[in-house]
Amino acid sequence: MATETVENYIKAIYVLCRESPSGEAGVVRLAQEVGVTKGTATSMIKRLAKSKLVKAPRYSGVTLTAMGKKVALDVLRRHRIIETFLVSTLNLDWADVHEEAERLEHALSPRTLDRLDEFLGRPSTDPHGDPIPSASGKVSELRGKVLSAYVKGSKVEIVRILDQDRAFLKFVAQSGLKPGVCVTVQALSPEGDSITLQVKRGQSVTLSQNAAAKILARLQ
Amino acid sequence: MATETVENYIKAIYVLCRESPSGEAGVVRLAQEVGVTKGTATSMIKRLAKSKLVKAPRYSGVTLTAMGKKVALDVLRRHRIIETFLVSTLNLDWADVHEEAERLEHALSPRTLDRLDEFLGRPSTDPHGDPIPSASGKVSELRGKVLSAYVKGSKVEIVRILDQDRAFLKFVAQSGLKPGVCVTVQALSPEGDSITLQVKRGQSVTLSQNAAAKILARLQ
DNA sequence: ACATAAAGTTTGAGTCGTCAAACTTTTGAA
DNA sequence: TTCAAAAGTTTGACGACTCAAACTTTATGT
Repeated sequence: MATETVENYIKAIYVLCRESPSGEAGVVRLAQEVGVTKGTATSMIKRLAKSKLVKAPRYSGVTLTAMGKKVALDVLRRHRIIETFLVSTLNLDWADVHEEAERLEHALSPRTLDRLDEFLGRPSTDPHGDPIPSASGKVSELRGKVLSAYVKGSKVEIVRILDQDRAFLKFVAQSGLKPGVCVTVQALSPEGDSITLQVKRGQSVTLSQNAAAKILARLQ
Repeated sequence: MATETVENYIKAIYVLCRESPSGEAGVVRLAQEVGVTKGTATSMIKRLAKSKLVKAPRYSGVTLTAMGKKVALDVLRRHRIIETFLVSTLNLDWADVHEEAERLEHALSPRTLDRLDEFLGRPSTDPHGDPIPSASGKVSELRGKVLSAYVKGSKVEIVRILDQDRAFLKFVAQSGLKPGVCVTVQALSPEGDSITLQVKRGQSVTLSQNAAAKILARLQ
C-alpha cells in the first residue's frame, strides 16, 4: 500500500502532467505543490521510480506509469467524493474543503468510501465540477471550453473550475459562478484581456483573461 | 499539535487508566494496545513525559497529566462522533467502525468535526453507549451497573458495552444487546458463572460472567 | 527468602521523510 | 555562441518512529 506521502506526490504529479503542455511534471513545480524542497522532491521521485510508479529520466520531466496513474485516480476518487460530502452534506465553505479532503482522503477504507458514495447518490462530479473517477479507474473529462473562448452574446453553462486556489475559489463562489449556473457573455474587451458576464438580470462580473481561462463552460 | 502517533498513545493510556484498578497504565499493556514492542513504548513514554503529557516514575505506572487528559478527551470526542456517523449515517457494521474511526479521527479539523456533530444532532453517546466528551472536554460517565450485578427478575435497559473487541461486539450485536434495548434477568447460575437474559418474548441469551461484566445496564 | 518470571529500560540500528547547501546539467537571452 | 539563471541532483544530517536483543528492576510463588 502506498504511504500517505507517496499518494500525495502521485496525485500532484498527475495534476501537473494534466496542466503542462508537454504532459510532464517538473521537479521544482512538484516540490512547490507538495510543499517540500526540490532536493526532497528529487529523492522521492527516485523512490517512486524504483517502485515503478513514475518514469523519470535524469534531468528531464516526470510522468506516471500505468500503475502510477491507477494510484492517482484512486486518490482523486477519494478526494472528490469527500469534497462532495463536505460541501453537500456538511455545508462547509466551498473554498475550505480542499485542504480538509486532502487529509481525509488517506484515511478512508474502500468499504467506507463506497458507503459514502452511495449515501451521496453516486455523484459524477465534485462541487468544483471535477469528474469523479469510477471505482475501476475511469474518468470522463467533461466536454466544455474555457470561458475566454466564447464570443459576445454566447449563453453558456459553467461546468468546471480548474483551480483549487482558495482565493480564486472564494471569488468564484462570491460571483455566483459555480458549476451549473448559466451566464451570458456580455462583453469582450478589444484587447481580449478581460471578459464581462451577465450572471442574472442586473448582475454582472468582469474577469481577467487569466481568470476566464480557469473556468470551463458549455453552450446553452 | 500532537502527532497522530502521540494521540494514539495518549488515547490508549487514557483507556488503560480507566480500566485498571490502580488508575495507572502498564508499559507492556500499552505497547500491546498501540501495537509496538515494549521498548518502543518506553521510549515514547519518555517523550510524552518530556512534553508534560504523562507522569511516568521509573519502573512504575504511567498516568496522564491534566494536559494529557485534555488531549485524550479531544481524541475520544473525535473518535466517538465519527463512530456515530459511520453507524447511523453510513450504516456500517457495528463491529467494523472502531478501526475505521481510528484512522479518521486524526484527519478532522475542529470546524468539520463541529459540522459533523451538528449534522448528527449533537449526540451524547456513540453507538456502543460510550459518552462523547463535550467540545470543552467534559465527560458524563453514564450511571449504570454491570449486568452481572443484577438479581433474578430485574428488568433493565442496556446502556453501554465496555469492550471494543470485534468478536465480542459481533456477538453482542447478534444477540440484540445494543444500548437502548430492555432485557429481563431470567436466571443466574448458582455459582454465578453465567447469566441468562430474556431479550424478547421467547428469545433469551446466556452470557458468561466475564461477558456480563462488560455490559452496563440500568434498572427499568 | 530467594529464584525466576514478568515488567520495564537501554542500546544500536534501520526506514521514512525532510532540510540546507553544494554541486551539475540544461536552457534561454544578449 | 556563450554564459548566467533556472532546473535538477547529490550529500550529510536530522527527527520521528520503529525493532530486536541485551540488560535491570520488581513482583511472585513455593
